[in-house]
Amino acid sequence: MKERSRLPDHKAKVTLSEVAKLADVSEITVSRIMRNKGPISDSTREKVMAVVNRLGYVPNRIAGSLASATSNIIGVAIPSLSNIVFPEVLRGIHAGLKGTDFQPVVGVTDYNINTEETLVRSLMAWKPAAMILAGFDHTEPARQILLQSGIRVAELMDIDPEPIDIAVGLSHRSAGYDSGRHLIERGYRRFGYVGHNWSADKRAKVRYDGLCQALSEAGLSVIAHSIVDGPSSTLAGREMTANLLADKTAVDVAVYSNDDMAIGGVFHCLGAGIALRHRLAIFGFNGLELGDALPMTLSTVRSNRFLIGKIAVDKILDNLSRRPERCIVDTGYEIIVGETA
Amino acid sequence: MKERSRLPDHKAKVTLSEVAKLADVSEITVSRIMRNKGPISDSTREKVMAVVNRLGYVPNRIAGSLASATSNIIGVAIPSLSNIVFPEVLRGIHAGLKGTDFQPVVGVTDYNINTEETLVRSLMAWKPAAMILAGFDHTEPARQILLQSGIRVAELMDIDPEPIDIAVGLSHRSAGYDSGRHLIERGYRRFGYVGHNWSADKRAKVRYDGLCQALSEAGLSVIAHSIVDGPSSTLAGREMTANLLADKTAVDVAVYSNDDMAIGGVFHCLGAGIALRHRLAIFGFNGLELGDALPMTLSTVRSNRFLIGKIAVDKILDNLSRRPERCIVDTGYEIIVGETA
DNA sequence: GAGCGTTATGTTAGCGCTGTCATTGATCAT
DNA sequence: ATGATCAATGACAGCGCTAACATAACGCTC
Repeated sequence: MKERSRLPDHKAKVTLSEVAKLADVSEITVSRIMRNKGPISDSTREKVMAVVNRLGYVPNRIAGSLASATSNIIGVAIPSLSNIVFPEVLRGIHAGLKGTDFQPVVGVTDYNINTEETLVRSLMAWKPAAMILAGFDHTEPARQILLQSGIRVAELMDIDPEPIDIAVGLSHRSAGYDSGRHLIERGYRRFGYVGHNWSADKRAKVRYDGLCQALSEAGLSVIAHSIVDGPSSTLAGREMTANLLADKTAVDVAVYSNDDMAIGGVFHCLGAGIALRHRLAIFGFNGLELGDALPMTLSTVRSNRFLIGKIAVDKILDNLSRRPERCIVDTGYEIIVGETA
Repeated sequence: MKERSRLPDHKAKVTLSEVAKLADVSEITVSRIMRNKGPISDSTREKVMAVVNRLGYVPNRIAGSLASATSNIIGVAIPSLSNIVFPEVLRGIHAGLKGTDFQPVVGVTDYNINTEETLVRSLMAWKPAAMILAGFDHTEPARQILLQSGIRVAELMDIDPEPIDIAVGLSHRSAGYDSGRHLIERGYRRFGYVGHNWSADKRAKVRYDGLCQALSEAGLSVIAHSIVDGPSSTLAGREMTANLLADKTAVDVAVYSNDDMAIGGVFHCLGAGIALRHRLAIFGFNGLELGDALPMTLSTVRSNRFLIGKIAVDKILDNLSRRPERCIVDTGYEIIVGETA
């Protein structure tokens, strides 16, 4: 007769102590074997592993984390999964974590800093080993929680604002500026801008500001705008391009808020028989793989999203405990000279 | 003088008992307040919450989960983040989980069932409330672990094989078959196939088999193949299309392993001045948003990835404990009549 | 063969929380 | 009054594991 457990034992879960009993060793020995820690004789290891395999024992990391006060979780908060950019950052994070036994726990903020705050609280409740956030825009409570957590916090995509701890990304201001310089050098003078809603995507705004600065320094300005009230998408890019060209102001180049929009522009021109570059040049941002597969390769700026995720993880693993000094990594960008501008 | 903790107290972490002490109530009362459980007077709640906010107390879910033997984690294993299809499934999962306090923990298998087994073990170690896997191809140990876990297990994307517990997806065989029927009805007779490596993507193979069956029933067959040795991509689709057309066997329609490849085909034709549909019809699979934004909308099959993730979560939340009978949900598919076929 | 470093194992005491089972006053019908 | 019910709170014993500190058992050296 077994004594009653206080919990309904679904499947008579296998615990460390059960393994220990059957293998006739102490619990800590089993624990050490499971974690490859400390000296264990081959005979003991084999004896224990036999029992482990027979029972199908899976260590309970919840108990382990509680006991050791360390978890192998890395909290990740990204604004969206719809925008291909963030899955690519996630890929970098996964790649960086590969081979370690850290496990990313991903939440989505929907570009809302209050949602982000809730998410941060709920991720912090798992006592993660580190946190990764896309963006620098947080509620004050969220910032406080992160600041006081003592764990490493990486903020991605950007390096212009002041980070909590680690920043990995590129200067969007500078990317916008250089795009402008580049296009001016290539002879374009009449600039149009095709964009999406800046309120959710502050970085697009910063790139725009950089662009304007470059133009202004050359005595130019953006003479026509077509901005969709909503998130970026290829379809929106198509429509906004049609919009821009319908305007009486003739432009010779359109700078887009990102590649999704720019690719929509390419599609519009392709569909409407507008000569790309000669009649309208198109310039994007991100350097999506798709831009390279287009009938005319897209002129754009590569933003190294994968690398951003990867380096963030590298920096975190580099030193799991928070350093006093902040750390900023510039992953740079690269102007891709394609066939559309 | 404080007694030494056995752990280096980074930031003098705030615990339940500390809050309880300062609020002058018992620990369990604080616990109940944090979880909105049991009757609590307003005065006590206010008193405690004041302390909670002052100290910035964040409950430790690791301890909570251990004590209650329940976690709010949902383990998710997907093959890849590069293929846009899986982020979309993830979106559905996140959408379904929104408003609950379940937290998805996502791992990537790289289309490798051994990696998946490792991942399953490491996810199971967190005693998740449920598991979601993309695909039905598992190692025997992984299957055993999942089977015996007693938790709900959802296998996504497909409904042809026998699931462990829940299956959500569509019949790829039938989708392939119907694509074939549809194209035959539209008058195409000389079928080509442009695909990618089947060993990682079994479902593409099953669709192909379905297609062949439809053709065979009509006395037809696929008369030319162009298959890239690697994963699907738009660029590969372009190249393989060029390849197919270089072949002396003239085809009037090309069926693609998926939309990524098909869009590459569209780009090739657009670039090479090949009349879409008249000279070569193109038919994809997935119904990516991008297909709708192309200069000529892509003819394809919508596979409802978002819905698959969403419904999987709904089914799981419907009843968190494993039912004796298996459950199969057909999310269906829909032939999209575009301009390319 | 006493002394010493190693290697292999065990004992003890929690980690921070929650389930279970009291306990205490109020409220209420009889 | 008088038990019966209920709302509000608390005491206590773990959940399954691991850090820290023993302890034992084995060579070694000189």
